Amino acid sequence: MITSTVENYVKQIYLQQQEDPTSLLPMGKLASAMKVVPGTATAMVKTLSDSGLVDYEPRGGIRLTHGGEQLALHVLRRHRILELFLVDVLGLDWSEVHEEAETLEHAVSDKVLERMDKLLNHPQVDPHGDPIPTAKGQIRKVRLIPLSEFAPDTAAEIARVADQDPAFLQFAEKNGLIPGVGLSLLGRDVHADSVTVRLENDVTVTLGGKAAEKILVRAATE
Amino acid sequence: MITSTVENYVKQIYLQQQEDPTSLLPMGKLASAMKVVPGTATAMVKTLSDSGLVDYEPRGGIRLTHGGEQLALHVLRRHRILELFLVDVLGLDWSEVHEEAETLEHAVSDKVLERMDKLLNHPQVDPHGDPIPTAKGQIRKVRLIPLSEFAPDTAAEIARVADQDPAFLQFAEKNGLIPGVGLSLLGRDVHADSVTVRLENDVTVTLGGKAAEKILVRAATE
DNA sequence: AATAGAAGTTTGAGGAATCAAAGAAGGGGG
DNA sequence: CCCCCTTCTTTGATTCCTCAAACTTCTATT
Ligand SMILES: [Mn+2]
Ligand SMILES: [Mn+2]
Ligand SMILES: [Mn+2]
Ligand SMILES: [Mn+2]
Repeated sequence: MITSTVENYVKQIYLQQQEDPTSLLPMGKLASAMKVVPGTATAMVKTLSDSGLVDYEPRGGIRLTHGGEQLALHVLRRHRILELFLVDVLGLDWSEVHEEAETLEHAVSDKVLERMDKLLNHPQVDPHGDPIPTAKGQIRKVRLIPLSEFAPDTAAEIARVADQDPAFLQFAEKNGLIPGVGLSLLGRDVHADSVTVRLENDVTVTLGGKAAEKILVRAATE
Repeated sequence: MITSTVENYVKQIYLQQQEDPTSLLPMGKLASAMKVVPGTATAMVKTLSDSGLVDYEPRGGIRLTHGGEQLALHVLRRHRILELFLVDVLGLDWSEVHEEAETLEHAVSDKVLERMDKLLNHPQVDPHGDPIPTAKGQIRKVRLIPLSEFAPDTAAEIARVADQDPAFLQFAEKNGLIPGVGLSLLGRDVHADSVTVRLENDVTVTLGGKAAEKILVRAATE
């Protein structure tokens, strides 16, 4: 049986793998992402391997099989549709839906999920701008540029806010840093580790490098 | 921690207790309702007793404490609001929502639940006519009369369909036996174990005693 | 009263997920 | 080239929920 623990591990392996798609994911990375001790991760990975969801090289690392990746994308689809549903239909704040979706993603049936998808008009992205995999396990991988690496004097639009921490999301919202908002980069100060942008409503915001990395933009499409 | 297993047991104890509120609920009844062997029920009831959710008399039976009853009502509220939400907002059929709600009732937070409640305009009953407990644990106990005991030649209205079996619910729907529908009793045949009713759309339906027991009516309020 | 049967309890065991702590591997720095 | 430190694996235990099967208690019926 696919327990919700298995779903959580597989989803996390997928997300961690995205960070560095070329090499095997080390045990330690997985263990800390899952907030378990390394021994627990080793034990769990063995059962995932027995179920054919990951390829496991002892002392080398792990990688999702095709089946594992399909499962991960399915869980991710549930998670992201739920987040959007909670925001758009039930009116929750975008800063609090991640936690809710973390539980609900294991409880909604496909039938319910597809009803939500329909009601939301088959959305492409969740409230944070993360792409929603299709029911068939397709995911659109768009190349986005972190604000920290963005070229000055170019019109751009916020596409994604890559952090689920409610406190950061509340900060972002308060400062108008939400997907769909247009902006242009005013300047960058390497020594100060900062970037300054002007939003479409003419408000100016300065962010440190850490924060600027989490705001992903795309060249404005006008 | 209150696991979903505990929630399911407590809810089931509450429902079984309603069938015969005067006496203690015997272990065997609980075990078969939960579809576990008697030993499992005994073990679980001990932990419920340790948590202060039930009073347990070995070899006598069990009864919910006040705390246990509050928990049961809370779970029941989640279950029934979810059922209504699934029917009214997502458009699922009333015959299939019980199963869905059985899982979701353990996954939705109070915050999400109260948003659903608001969106549904603080409903009093679920799609099957079962009363929805309030957030404070109040439940309206209405005296309803099973069709099998109803007096002839009186106008009445279907208030509840007391069965969750999808097949029965589909049958009921097909025959117009759903909450809110008016009817009058045409006749009863004790030897045939049957009752015949005329619905408000002038269709006539004959039910055996078993089925007639599940259709609960109230005197028409005109 | 004696006892057969039903109902309930106990015991022993197993699967899932976890942790603590001990042990093994192996890749640099000396 | 070796040993040391980090990373990983193994082992032994625990909690939760479950079953099978043996055992106990109580009731009812002769
Ligand atoms: Mn999320
Ligand atoms: Mn989750
Ligand atoms: Mn139900
Ligand atoms: Mn349930």
